[in-house]
Amino acid sequence: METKLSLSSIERQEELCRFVELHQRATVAEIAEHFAVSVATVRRDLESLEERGEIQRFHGGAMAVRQAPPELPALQRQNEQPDEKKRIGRAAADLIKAGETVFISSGTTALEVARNLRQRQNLTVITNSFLVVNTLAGASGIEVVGLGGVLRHTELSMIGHITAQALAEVHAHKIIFGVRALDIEHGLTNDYLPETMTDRAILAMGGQVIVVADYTKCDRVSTSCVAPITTMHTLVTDSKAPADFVEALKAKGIEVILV
Amino acid sequence: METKLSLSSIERQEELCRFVELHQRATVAEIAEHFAVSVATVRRDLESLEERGEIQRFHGGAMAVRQAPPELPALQRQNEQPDEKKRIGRAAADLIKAGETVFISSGTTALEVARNLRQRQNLTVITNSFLVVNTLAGASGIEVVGLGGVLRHTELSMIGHITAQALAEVHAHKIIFGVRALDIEHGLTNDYLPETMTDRAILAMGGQVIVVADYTKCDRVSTSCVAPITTMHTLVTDSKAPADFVEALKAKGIEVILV
DNA sequence: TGATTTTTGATTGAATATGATTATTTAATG
DNA sequence: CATTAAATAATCATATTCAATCAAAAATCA
Repeated sequence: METKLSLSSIERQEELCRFVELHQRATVAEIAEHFAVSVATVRRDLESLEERGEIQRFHGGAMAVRQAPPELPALQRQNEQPDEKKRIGRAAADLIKAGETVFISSGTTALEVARNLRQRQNLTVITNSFLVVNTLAGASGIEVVGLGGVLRHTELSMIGHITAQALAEVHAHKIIFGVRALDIEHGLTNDYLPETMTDRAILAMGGQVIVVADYTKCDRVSTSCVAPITTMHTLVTDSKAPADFVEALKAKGIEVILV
Repeated sequence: METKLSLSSIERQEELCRFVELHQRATVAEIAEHFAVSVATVRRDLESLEERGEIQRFHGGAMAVRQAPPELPALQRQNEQPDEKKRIGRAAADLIKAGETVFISSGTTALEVARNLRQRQNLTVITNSFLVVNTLAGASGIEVVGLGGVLRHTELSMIGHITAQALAEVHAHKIIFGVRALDIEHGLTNDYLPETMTDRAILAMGGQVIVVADYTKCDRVSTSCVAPITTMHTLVTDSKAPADFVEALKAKGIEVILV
């Protein structure tokens, strides 16, 4: 989380705005050090940001003009393997046809699928992830059904018995499911125990189970067992996934899409 | 995934657009190397892509355009009577004590109440408004229970039978309820018929009903009747509310808080 | 094939971004 | 209120990057 190399001025100004909002206030020197630029550049950036009303300058630095959106772990993870996630998201979205109902679970890779559905028409999306709702809010061609439940603050997902109950009311043709780890023997695993029952209820909904997971999740095991590996009908992953792992899945009749 | 041989200019521009979207940002040099063309060609491509609004250029390269989410009507209304709404929001939030469970409905005034609860501890907030969830996401002292349902895109609220069903599972000490209009004779009215059943289910949940509404909503009638005026136990409004209207409410035993 | 248009790559003056330098302004302290 | 230290704005120098121009190559068409 240190100095990022060679951002364009536009990018730097956006980051700078977020930096100030996150810290509420920051001195010119702090900003200059963080972005590894001169104080002159920082002042120029602050000037234009103030003109646009994005920040409030004071002698020696700047302060936020609005409250910082909290830096959620789920959004931080968005920056891990971003290319793989984007490719996986696009490929998984291509599996979804007009007129279908699709469930999208929480997790950053599943969120990437939702991003790729925004422009689509005649779709129903069911989700327990508020980030997915956020992404699809305003997507007029998509009917969005949110599941209720207790908000898990770190992931912005809904879990608990209210969620499970709401799941009984709906059905999806396809289930886009993000997991923390995938293993032939231990199946699909996640890292948060209270979510397990909700995850199982999702998978019990019926429909084609499409798991989205980048290569870092393949051949790994996490803490909480959600379902056996054969619950999954299709896996969308990237080409860095271990070849023998992919072969083992195919041997079990699971479709694997490499992107 | 390296240099592709002899793409036509149209093909290359499409690929280039995808390349930038995938990486979010790319320098001219990177693009030139990837497509094995000169930087001059890359710049020409970037120029036409920017004209079509497909990408965002900056000095040295280009980045993906992040489409700003369309300004939702609910967020536009945020700017109407902002001072009154803020005062009402603060006053209504003061009615809520630690340890309580409070329901917050959709609507911009109710959202303002949620804003004032962010720093509080030991509270449970139930809501069918996605904006409220957004506001309270990351508020670690608050347990947030979201109701599921079909997303109403314009208001970002959850409505429908899933919502009503989830409501049966919960109870709140206090209900912060935003309405479109208030009238002695016609009671609480809203402007969107499909939401009526959900609104009634919310009010049927029990607990103290606290209506938040600025002066522009008092002594007015909207299209869809939600409940009689006496359903409301407390009204938080501002001092511009018609005096005779306030008196009439008090005569009916309704507590009125003017801010 | 030959003529014409399109596309590409190189060259060069213009524009932009950044950092250093130096007055000027601001805020803090006695 | 005066002094002083620090921060700012203005100016300049420099290094990239960009856009305009032009010639060569490629594609298109008669």
